[in-house]
Amino acid sequence: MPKFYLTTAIDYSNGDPHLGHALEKIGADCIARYRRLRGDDVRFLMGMDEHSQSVIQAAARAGVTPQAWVDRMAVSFADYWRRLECSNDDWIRTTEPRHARAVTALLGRIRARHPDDLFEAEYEGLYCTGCEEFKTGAQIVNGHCIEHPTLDLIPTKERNHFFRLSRYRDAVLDRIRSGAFAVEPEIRRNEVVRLLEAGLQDISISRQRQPWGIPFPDDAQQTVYVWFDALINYLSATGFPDAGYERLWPADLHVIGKGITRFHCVIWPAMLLAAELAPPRAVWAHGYVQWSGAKMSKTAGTAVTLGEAIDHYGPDALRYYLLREVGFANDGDFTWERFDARYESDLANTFGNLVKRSLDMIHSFRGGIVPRDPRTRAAPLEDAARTAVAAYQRAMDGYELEEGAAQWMDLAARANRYIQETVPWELRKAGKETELDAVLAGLARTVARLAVLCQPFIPATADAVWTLFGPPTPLARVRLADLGEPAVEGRPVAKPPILFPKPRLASA
RNA sequence: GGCGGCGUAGCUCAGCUGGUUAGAGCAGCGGAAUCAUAAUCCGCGGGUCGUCGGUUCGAGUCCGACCGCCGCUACCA
Repeated sequence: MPKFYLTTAIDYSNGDPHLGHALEKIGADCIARYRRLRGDDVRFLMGMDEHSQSVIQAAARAGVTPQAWVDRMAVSFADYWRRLECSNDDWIRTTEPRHARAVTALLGRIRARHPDDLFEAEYEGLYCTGCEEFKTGAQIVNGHCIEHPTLDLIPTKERNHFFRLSRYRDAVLDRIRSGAFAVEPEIRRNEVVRLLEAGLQDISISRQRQPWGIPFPDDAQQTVYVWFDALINYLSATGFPDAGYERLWPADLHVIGKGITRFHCVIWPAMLLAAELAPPRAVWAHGYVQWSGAKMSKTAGTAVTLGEAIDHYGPDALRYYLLREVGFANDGDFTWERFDARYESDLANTFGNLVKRSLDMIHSFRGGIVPRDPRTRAAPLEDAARTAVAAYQRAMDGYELEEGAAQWMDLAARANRYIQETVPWELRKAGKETELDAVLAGLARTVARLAVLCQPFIPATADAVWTLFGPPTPLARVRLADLGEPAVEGRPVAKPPILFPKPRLASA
């Protein structure tokens, strides 16, 4: 059973999560669930980035200590992710001892293997406390960082520890070009390649007068720069430096936002190479959720809160909408109109209705027992299912979640067409019982398969549908390989509920 | 400033190395059906393929310029 270690970016602890955060976690969770369905031994990590200047400020505003503040934020974030059905196996916070230990160990290892990769030098520049970065050029507009126009840039000059990033340009570039390190989608890879081709400067990796951070080894005056610290979380969670971390490392996939590719695709692999550790195998940089075409960021304020979006139709519907409509590669729009449209046409009318009408017919025509299918006739639905599952797998293997969701939905639509073509109620009237058995059994198999295919996207609904069949195997233990012959024939099936009710009709 | 991407039916988008009447989904209109959440199924899309030129027997599909968005990047007063 191949292992699959995937991670999401860890979030800053300075405000409530919004739809953009949610897209990333849901997408990563979808991938994690899909890999489990494939039979991989999945390890899925999420967590919080808690060492930053903004934490001190936010804590001060709230009148609490930084630790109390990050504790509160961690609970808030984790609660949202639970509501959104994230199936992470671990939850790391950069204030945990296991993380500090790993950061210290990694720096020690770099110093041991490549002593001159770490050196001291003077740095001078304008520092943005929002980004935790020094800013230059077009990143500064009207004297403020373009990402954080409400914050003042701090002129800073200090002696810091540096990492000889420039030395690793060729090594990182080679790995990206050869595919050993996959940066996706392609547009992000091209950007990173061009960045590398342009050359790299060495980077400062420590800060003075920044007590809220991990002490820099052998230098009590300094703490580890928050970005350098944060990236290491992926390694900390493997148990590094204790023996056994190699069971998880290297990460198979880092899921991140497109805004932090430089850190994950350039600096992070270079850090690992300097320590003679394997770089990650892949990074997927998703796009942003926009609000009617405009940027929606935590600093700029959001047009819709995550809580509102979840409460509108429930977690499953939001997951589906974000992954299908907004998408996991490019930027996409969140609008209530599109959300409503997807909910009704896809979830309610196509999938929900298919489940209901199929199983209701099994109740009306066969007393709630899925008939045995003699398989004496051609079965167009079986062919459609085989094709759809193959296309679904191709898409999901490439992290094309929109396409995977589309394949699932297309199969449901095909099954609806099948019902119109075969007209089961006419078969009933005409007394063509054998044919009716074949149709109803085929529909039951298809519904069962659809429940499995949508599990990465809408896990709660998938489980509810799967459970209707009173199956011997819980959905969590079902594998894609079992889809050829779902064990539903001859089994009693429960009365199907209305899966995605329309509030519009209930209130009318 | 450099590099790159996008601009195709009301909406979201497919259209690979140029070649029959430019496609899908949603919405809308008409019809069928009644197992089902008035759900489903069938039929209906004449859109200057951002603009203007060019290459070609032939261009959303290649080249150039321009317009409008957007991304990455640059020690630009």
